[in-house]
Amino acid sequence: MATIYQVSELAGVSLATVSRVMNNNARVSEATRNKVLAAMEQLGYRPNSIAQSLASNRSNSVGILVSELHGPFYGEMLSGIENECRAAGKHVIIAAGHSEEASEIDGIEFLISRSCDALILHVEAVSDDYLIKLAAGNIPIVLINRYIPQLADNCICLNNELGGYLATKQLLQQGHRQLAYIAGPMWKSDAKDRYAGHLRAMAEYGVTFNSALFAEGDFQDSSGSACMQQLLDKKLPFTALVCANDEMAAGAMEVARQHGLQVPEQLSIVGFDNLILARYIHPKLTTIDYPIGEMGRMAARWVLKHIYQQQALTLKNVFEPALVCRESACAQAD
Amino acid sequence: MATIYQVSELAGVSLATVSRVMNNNARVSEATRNKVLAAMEQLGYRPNSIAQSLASNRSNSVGILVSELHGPFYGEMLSGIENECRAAGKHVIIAAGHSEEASEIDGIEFLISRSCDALILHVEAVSDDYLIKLAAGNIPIVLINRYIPQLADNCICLNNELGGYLATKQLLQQGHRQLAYIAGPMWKSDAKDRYAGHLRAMAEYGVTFNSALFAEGDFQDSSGSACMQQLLDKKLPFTALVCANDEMAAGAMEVARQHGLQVPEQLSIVGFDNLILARYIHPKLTTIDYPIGEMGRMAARWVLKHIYQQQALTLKNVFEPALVCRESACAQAD
DNA sequence: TAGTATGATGTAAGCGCTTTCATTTATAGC
DNA sequence: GCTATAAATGAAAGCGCTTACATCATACTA
Repeated sequence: MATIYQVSELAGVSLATVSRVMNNNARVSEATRNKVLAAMEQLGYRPNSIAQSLASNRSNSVGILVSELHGPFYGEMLSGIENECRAAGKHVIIAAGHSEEASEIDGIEFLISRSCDALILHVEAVSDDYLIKLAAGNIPIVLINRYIPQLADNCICLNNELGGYLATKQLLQQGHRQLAYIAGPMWKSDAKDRYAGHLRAMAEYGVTFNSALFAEGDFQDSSGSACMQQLLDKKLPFTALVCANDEMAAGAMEVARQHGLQVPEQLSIVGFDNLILARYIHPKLTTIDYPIGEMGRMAARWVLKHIYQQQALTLKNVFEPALVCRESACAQAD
Repeated sequence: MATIYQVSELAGVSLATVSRVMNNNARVSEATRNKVLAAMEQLGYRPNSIAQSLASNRSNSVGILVSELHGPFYGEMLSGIENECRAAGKHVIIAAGHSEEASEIDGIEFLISRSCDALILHVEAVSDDYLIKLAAGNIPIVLINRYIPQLADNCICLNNELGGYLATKQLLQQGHRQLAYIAGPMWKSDAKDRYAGHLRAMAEYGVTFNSALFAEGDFQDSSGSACMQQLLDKKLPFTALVCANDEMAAGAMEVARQHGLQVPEQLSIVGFDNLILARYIHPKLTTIDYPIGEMGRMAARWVLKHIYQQQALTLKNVFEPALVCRESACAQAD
């Protein structure tokens, strides 16, 4: 592999000049620049990014921590981030945190030890305090799907409350008055916010919330099934069900089917997230779109702007969810 | 951030000694080692991986190229790779190739420019020649889901032919004799191999293949729908359908349903890949399991063994698919 | 025409490590 | 006790870049 030294020799200039044309920041005359470029071309020169990093104290890499690498949600997010970073010539180092505190901290330290210039984090288990302390260190962080007031500017969030509201409102508008709700784990802020939105819509339509029609799952499809079963066992009537995410909705739908309930004729269901699976299950799931790919892209832009001086970019911290009407919810018959 | 120099000073030893304890390869006396360790602890020393890389000419990072970051398939694969690498303290740099030649080459060059110690590639568009040339260079590569005879040792593959065979055999055993086939794009070797397996099973059972019941899709669900429509339009009877992947199976099933066909009673369907969606669609899809996570893990092990001297690991190049019986295929009635 | 900006280029000192080679110190053999 | 050998440690030269600073040549200014 050719080094900058050989390029400088072939071009008949100094190392510094070669470096300058590489970073085309300093003023180099057109003639010199062309000589250097030609020499690079001829030698098939490729800058050594490691050496660049060491000398410039900048690794041009951004660390990403997600809960899992598999699963539709994170894939979409990673995809958004990678796209944006790659286009800017930055690379992306990825670690998984498995929604578990020790593992998340471990992942973050791993990324730090790889000298990332910034971290994009989708963490769930780690405490606010930890993150505040982390942010106070010398490596900038941006948080996806987590809101911490002290770090507001570093948070890219979805308005989950609005999502919960929209999902519920849709059913209410369709005439449903007996709604059941399957929540996510209530220690997670998104689960809590979605639920809050649900309550707001209910209140707005003047329908009283029946706590017997509430069940708390864990965002997995199996818990959707389990919760649905619980709900059904109570023998209380309800014509619509809002689930705090699509996977639980899928699980719930399965159980509904087993009980001979027609969806949506006898039971309308709405999910949340708009995962790919929402289009595959039958009937196709009406849900709330979570623009996670967009949000990943935005997190990357945040980094490009704040760390890599791409001033031109405009940022946005909170995203709005939108209702996606498909087939799993319909107007209440009577 | 503390540097090795400060550690050496505090411990009262030379740089070289500190470096030795870090890499615990050279012989350092117990007493000295402890002094150094204590100094590191006290200073909160963290090695600078960039400097290590530059000096040792090893980046401790492995580059991964997948077609897409989103989608269930690649997520599983990345997950397997990341797990294995992270446990070994190596990091993972990811790029997407979008199944497009220029983009794949671009991605590979990007990874090379980041001085990865090895590349794990899931490429589709790039030519065998290109890969052979690449492998001849000084950065080792391992190929997932692609077999090139000259590079046999670097290929981690699924026995796609066997998968196609198993899928078809299952239907044949269930008594079906009129089978339709929706293939993947036939320029892709996996699509071709799966189809070959299909033919072998057919031949083995002495049923003649009817080319009118063959359609070629592109592995997307929409093409599954389109192919199914084509097949149906021919008005030829068939009681079973094998699809070269799950997504096309899902698309086909949708169309079958629209035509009032009961699955599996009137039409048995089997897919291939065993994506998560196979469990979400209804009826749950009988399919062929593609152990892509395991294969990713194996690719990582290949790298650990060959590049990072972890001799103890045992490797495996070709994986066997397995039939997963669910609900979308059943015995032929008459 | 000397005096001074200004732009273009070169010099050289690091960045924080690894690693070769030399040196020192301990251990053993006689 | 003295040499031969091995083990532990140190000195110093890079790895391939970036960048502050120095230098040199022009182009202006007055």
